[in-house]
Amino acid sequence: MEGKNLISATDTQYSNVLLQSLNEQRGHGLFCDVTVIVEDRKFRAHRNILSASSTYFHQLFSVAGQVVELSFVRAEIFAEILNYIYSSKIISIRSDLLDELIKSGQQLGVKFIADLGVPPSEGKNMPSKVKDGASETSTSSPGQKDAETQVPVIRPESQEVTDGMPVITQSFSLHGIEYETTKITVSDSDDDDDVIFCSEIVPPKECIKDLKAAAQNQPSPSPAGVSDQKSCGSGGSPHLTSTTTAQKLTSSTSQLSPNQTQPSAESLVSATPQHLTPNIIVLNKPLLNTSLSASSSHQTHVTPTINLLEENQQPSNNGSLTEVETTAVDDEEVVEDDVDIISSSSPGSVSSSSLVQQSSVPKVATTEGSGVQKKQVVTFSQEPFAKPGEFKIKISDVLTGNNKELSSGLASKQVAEGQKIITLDTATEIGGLSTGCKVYANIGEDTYDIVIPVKGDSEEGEAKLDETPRTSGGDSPNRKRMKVKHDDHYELIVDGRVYYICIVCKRSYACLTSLRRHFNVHSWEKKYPCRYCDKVFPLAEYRTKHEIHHTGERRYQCLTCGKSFINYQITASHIRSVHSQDPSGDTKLYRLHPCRSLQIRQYAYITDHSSSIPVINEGGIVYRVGTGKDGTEGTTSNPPAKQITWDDIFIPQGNEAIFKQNPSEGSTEFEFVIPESY
DNA sequence: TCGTTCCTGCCAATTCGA
DNA sequence: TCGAATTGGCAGGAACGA
Repeated sequence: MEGKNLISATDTQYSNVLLQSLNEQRGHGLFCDVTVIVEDRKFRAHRNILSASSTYFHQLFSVAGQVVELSFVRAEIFAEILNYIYSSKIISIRSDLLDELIKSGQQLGVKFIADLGVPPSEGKNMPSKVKDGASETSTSSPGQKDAETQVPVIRPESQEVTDGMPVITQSFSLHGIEYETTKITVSDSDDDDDVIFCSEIVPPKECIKDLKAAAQNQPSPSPAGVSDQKSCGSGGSPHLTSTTTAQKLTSSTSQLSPNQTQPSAESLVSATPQHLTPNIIVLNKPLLNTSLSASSSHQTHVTPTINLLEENQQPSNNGSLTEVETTAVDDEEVVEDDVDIISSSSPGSVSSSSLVQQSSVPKVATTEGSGVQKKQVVTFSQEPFAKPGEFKIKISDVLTGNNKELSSGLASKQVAEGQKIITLDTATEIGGLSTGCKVYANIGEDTYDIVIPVKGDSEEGEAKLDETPRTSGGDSPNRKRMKVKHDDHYELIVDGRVYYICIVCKRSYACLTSLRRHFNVHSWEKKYPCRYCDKVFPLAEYRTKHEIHHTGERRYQCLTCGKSFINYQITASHIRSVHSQDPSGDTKLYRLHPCRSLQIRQYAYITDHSSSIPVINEGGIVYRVGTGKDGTEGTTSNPPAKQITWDDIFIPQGNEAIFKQNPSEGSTEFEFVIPESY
């Protein structure tokens, strides 16, 4: 029976080769499906890799879109973490950055990095040792299966290692030797237009304390009360403190890594008691919609919510599903719809921030009749055990059942277009909608119909994103303006009037153009740098108004006294205070002269700061002055090196424009430059 | 209080694509 | 060529900081 022997073979190098290959792909931007914005740097990566390595990303990507922004970590640190994720190595990081690295690793739920700060005494089963500085890998005993639970310790290279102090297991190794690290600043030159800023996931600061308390198993009353919610919701910005999320994510590290056993209770990252395991709840809390109040402590709500979720989770789920996933997975039909919606809206781009916020509200699905799904919402409101149905989302497939929505003509239209309609029974859920959703308010009693676009839907003139991957070679100076799909809003229709809601800060706009303009504040997809100093603005108008202060041009002239002012505000103030008149009245009390110094229209062009800058004096003579870095910014007092005329300035736009790679910050973003237009 | 910046509806000019 | 989309300016109020 020799031929029937079972033969097993293991490619021990496979994992390394695979990781290396992935890292190379990252370096070339191949198959990268997510952009992580940290400070002003963009990191392209693979969602699967990040989610597998980071509990934070694991949770985040279940709801987030193609672009996420991290505000709690510095780009330099994140680059190191990303390098580790793609190489399993931390290469010669500066000692002064170690603490920050560890902290960021904890926040991001990168276990290895997070565990770097755990004293060896707190780890269990740590028989390994490391040799000074340049670490080495010591193989744990063959029978030791929980090597992953061991805690690495980094010590100064100069420090002698004593027995039992540093711990290196087979699950990781520390290399003090110089390593040819590939600090990949992922090029976004080829996909800059592919980037869709779907969300800005910034956990609320007020949740930090709660999370830390939870992580430390300190059942102190949560300070996150109404005031906290105010801070969350005020300003309309659902910023969520990353620390919060990270802490919570960190606490669920083990659950997110099936191949990893639960670290020891003493482990810093795993310090969160198991009973809290708030990988769902605690994560969702910072993602909570700002419209929801979270006055009560987290723990108060953790337990019931977890129970509810567990009851409804599929056995196959690893328990790390976000509430959004849970919501979506509850019902096959609904799941399918949601998936379709998401994928169709923009491939790989879940209407993130809205969903993220939606995720803040854990939901429990219960099947209700055929074709209709009712989901109970468990919130963090003052009443953790809300009345059944108090926060209820009734999801119905209008094609198969519940035709209530058909009563709306608009809804009917959407139905005819193959769209799905979801009826919310509470306004608080509106904030958790996917982008592109249309919300019809005042339909029925206190209900809101949401029409979610499905495949092929192109509403409101939203241009479809060019899904074809573009290579960097596609960027040419003559490239056309790319039409992008904007997952930046959903629509609220009240009494027939459409309001466009920013998915990030929930601001409402009557004009979609206003929202588009506003959204750049979040995305910074376009930058408007001042041509006289280093300031950069998200809106062209901001820059223009700012530059007026450099040029000193006074365009507003009081018709009463003839005095000139640089802006409307000063002019109006002058008219009110000096002439005791209302500048906003029907009578025109001031005159606005044409702008002489900034008549060239530009579209989000980044200027070449290295070039000299013309400044126009009162007589219209233009001087070139320094960029301001040398202290000569924006004043005509600077001796003119060369006088040019208006004809020299007003170069016809078009062919002179070039794309220039921005060398700063390692960014490979190609920016539009008109070198000599100013 | 004042100056500056931010915000947003509205509008016109420009650009793009069918 | 024309309609749609994009872009930026303007008005006027609000917020913020010195």
